Amino acid sequence: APESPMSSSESVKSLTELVQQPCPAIETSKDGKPQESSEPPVSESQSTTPLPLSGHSALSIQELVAVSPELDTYGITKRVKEVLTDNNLGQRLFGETILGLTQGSVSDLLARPKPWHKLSLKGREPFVRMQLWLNDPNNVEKLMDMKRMEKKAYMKRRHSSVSDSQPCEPSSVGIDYSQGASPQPQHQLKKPRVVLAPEEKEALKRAYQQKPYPSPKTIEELATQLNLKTSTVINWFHNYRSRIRRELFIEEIQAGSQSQAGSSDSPSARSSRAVHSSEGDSCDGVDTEGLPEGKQSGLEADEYSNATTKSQGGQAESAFEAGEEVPQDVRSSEKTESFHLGMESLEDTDDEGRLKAPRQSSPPGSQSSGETLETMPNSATEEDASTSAASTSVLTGESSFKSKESSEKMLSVPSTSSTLAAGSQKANSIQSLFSFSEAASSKNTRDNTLRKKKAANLNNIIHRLEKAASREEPVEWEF
DNA sequence: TCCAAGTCAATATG
DNA sequence: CATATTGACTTGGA
Repeated sequence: APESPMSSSESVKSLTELVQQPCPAIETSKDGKPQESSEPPVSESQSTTPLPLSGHSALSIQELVAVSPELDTYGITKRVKEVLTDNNLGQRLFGETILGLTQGSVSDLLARPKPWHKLSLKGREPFVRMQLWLNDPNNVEKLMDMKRMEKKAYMKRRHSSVSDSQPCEPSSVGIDYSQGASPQPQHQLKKPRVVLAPEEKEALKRAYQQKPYPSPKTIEELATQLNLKTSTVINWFHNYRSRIRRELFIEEIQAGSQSQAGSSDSPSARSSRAVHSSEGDSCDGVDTEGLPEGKQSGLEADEYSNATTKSQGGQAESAFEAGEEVPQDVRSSEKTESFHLGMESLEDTDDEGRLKAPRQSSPPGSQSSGETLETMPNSATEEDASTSAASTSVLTGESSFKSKESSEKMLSVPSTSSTLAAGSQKANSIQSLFSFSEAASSKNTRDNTLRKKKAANLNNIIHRLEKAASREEPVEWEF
């Protein structure tokens, strides 16, 4: 029943020429090598079905997705954002009308599009819809109409309620699917919506650093120590892992594309602000601000980081603290092109002992603080619960209460990021060779945080590899 | 069962 | 108001 009722109607018409990206690009190309993006495959595939489908919509979006060529998700979202802002159209309207998604989902999608090759069939759907919408000459007009209609309805509604009675709920319009459903009256069982306190998040992040894939036992411990439901802890790990992965994708994309070329971009400079650190991180105030176009992709201080783990059978040790070390160990063996590229940033590195000293210089604050330790005493890596856990819990010190005051500014790595030098590299060529891109950001980025993220990602990879160790099937890893 | 990917929807922010 | 964040749920795969 979760259907998105309406969606089908509109998309129907514009099925016409499928997606093809007009957006050539930004590119700049230094070495003029035009090759690239065009999709090679086109060649044969005889049937490939009639993309150009004729009027009728027989093709469902899913079918279109199936035959769609690779799309530049970043470029698409960029253009969609421009069009929407230029015409004062909101994401809610756009999402509900064109994509069949809620505002929050649209926001997320537009701000952090995953690269095409990393999307599942389902995940590509919204992008195909967006491309279709962009290709539709009347796209803006249609949305504007919708907007007007909505407003009208709103006004009407308001009117009646004010001067009349009839507080009738807007209820979902029309759509039939009624489904009995519960009127949902008075059960105030609304479920409050858990909101994790900053300290709790910090604790979970620390736990993640040590073990991205905690065992059920560890999860239980965490839940107990933090006084959270087990399911909350589980969900948190799922969400965190998944969101970290996403951050990495974003950086790949951004680093890869984007170059300056002022060109006509709309004024909106905003979109690129990438992710800022999450809450508490503290220090860092430093910023690499740099040139306007510099494109700072830095999200500073993010705490996403690695963990050296080895889960499974053994044990690993790790426990590094604030500092964070990148597990270099993995290097080794073989690498395919992409793999190599991926690692590159980690290893090249040079700066091994990069400072971890707070990059002060910043203004006020001066949180010098003493330092936080964050070693987690227990964490025996493996099982055994060690009842001792009680002692220093994950929450630094305190017992497991949700008190608020604490607040220590957690370590957090100083950003120290250096702006990426300009350099518009052209990693694309490689990218196009393989379906996946990976290279991108590595380039001259020595950015510390980036490294951390990469490390985190590697750990995920490692985890998967180990897990899959049993079967072999060489190729196919896609990092 | 676990996990990842997509989303939703409540809440935060601006 | 609009947009951003995020815990939880849903799907689909092993």
